[in-house]
Amino acid sequence: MPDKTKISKRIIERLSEYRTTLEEIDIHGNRNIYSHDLAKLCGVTAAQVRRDLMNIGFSGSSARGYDVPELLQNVTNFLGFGEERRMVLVGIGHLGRALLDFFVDRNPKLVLCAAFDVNEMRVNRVIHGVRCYPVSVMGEVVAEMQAQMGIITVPESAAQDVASTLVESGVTGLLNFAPVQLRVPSHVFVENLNISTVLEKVAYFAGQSAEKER
Amino acid sequence: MPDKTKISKRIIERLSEYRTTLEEIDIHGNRNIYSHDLAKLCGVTAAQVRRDLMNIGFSGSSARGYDVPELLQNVTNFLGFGEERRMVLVGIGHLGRALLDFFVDRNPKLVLCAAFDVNEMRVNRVIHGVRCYPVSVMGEVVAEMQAQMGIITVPESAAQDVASTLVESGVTGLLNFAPVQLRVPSHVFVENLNISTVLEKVAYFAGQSAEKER
DNA sequence: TAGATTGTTAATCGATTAACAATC
DNA sequence: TAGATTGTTAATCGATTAACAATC
Repeated sequence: MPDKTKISKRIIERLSEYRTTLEEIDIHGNRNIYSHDLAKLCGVTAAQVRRDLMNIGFSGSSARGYDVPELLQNVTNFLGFGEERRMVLVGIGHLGRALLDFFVDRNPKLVLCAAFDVNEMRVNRVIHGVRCYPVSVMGEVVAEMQAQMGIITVPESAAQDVASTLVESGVTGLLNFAPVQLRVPSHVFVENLNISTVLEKVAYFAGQSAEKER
Repeated sequence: MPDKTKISKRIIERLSEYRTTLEEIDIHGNRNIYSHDLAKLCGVTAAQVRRDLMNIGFSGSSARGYDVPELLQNVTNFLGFGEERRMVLVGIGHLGRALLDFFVDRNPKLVLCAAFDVNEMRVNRVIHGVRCYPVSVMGEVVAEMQAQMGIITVPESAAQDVASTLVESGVTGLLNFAPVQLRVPSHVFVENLNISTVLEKVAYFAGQSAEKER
């Protein structure tokens, strides 16, 4: 395990971008890539690419840059997509449904294996290939499927209960779309994605730009 | 304009969280709040709250902390929600529709005033109160409505064209869900939200936690 | 060789945290 | 007063960038 340099969230984000980009490059048949080319495609600097790859222990050559298939393999393994990862989605509203749709044909090692909702109308069927269950059976289904991650798209009021049940059933990573600060044990990783916050940020900086224009 | 301290993306994100939280607190009728209470509700430290509020030039009292309605007013103004901000959405797929739904009853000063799609089946109607147009008229509609922000939920291949048209029509802020690095003039603010990247990040750290558990 | 790129260290930058006098 | 909180500065921490010898 490469524990010398701390692997931050930011580095993982970039590695994920590299991976997606490298997949495309690989499909196009390009065998090699230079740090500055990969950097440009991912919106980062060449120095960052070199340092990140150094951090995961991958080396290139000063003559041909980095070997694309080899690097892709390395990054994929580093991110843990050598083996399948299972996740579940809770809350089959509009956003939940959009995410179910989104997963069709994405990273084949990230498997959305079940979805849950309180509303009886939305469950006991298959949406975009994913079986939907009532939340009442969530705990047992998650444990049985050994899902490691949960995506929470339920209303604010239900989010904490959902999170607690998921964690009890063995989930160690949560992607939370509800605007609440979830209380979870320290070993559980939580990423909050509050669309309102993101939009307000864009609104602020859009306003700043518009002001400067004048 | 408070230009002494640079206002970073991170500060704006926190201010947005404070604002949402303060709205709720205000509705509940609480008149005052201490930095550590607001901090806990927003998942940050008390020192950060104090420093952020100092940055926007707001003062509290050491006896009663911060005045809730006054602070709410100040943060709202600082973020530019004193006046209405108009935005448009391009790409009425599942994700686009989820966002259209999302906007019902959110921040009333962030107005989603139009949506666009190439698919004729999806346009010339009203979804969740938002009128949907064909992309062919996007430029003129955006300019006419003086929209400042654009949300891009079209496929990767179409994103750059959409972005260029929006920018030409006066948009200065973009929220981009497509996994491409958009090329825009430097005065335009772009926030990329790649759901795959976010999920792969959660997957990585979920895996790390699971490993530690053993 | 000449020129470009990598690997890696040192310097810079910015953000967070600690600390504490001033205030109520 | 005694105790808690604010406003603000200094210290710490971490991430990015600059720089350059080693390599091809």
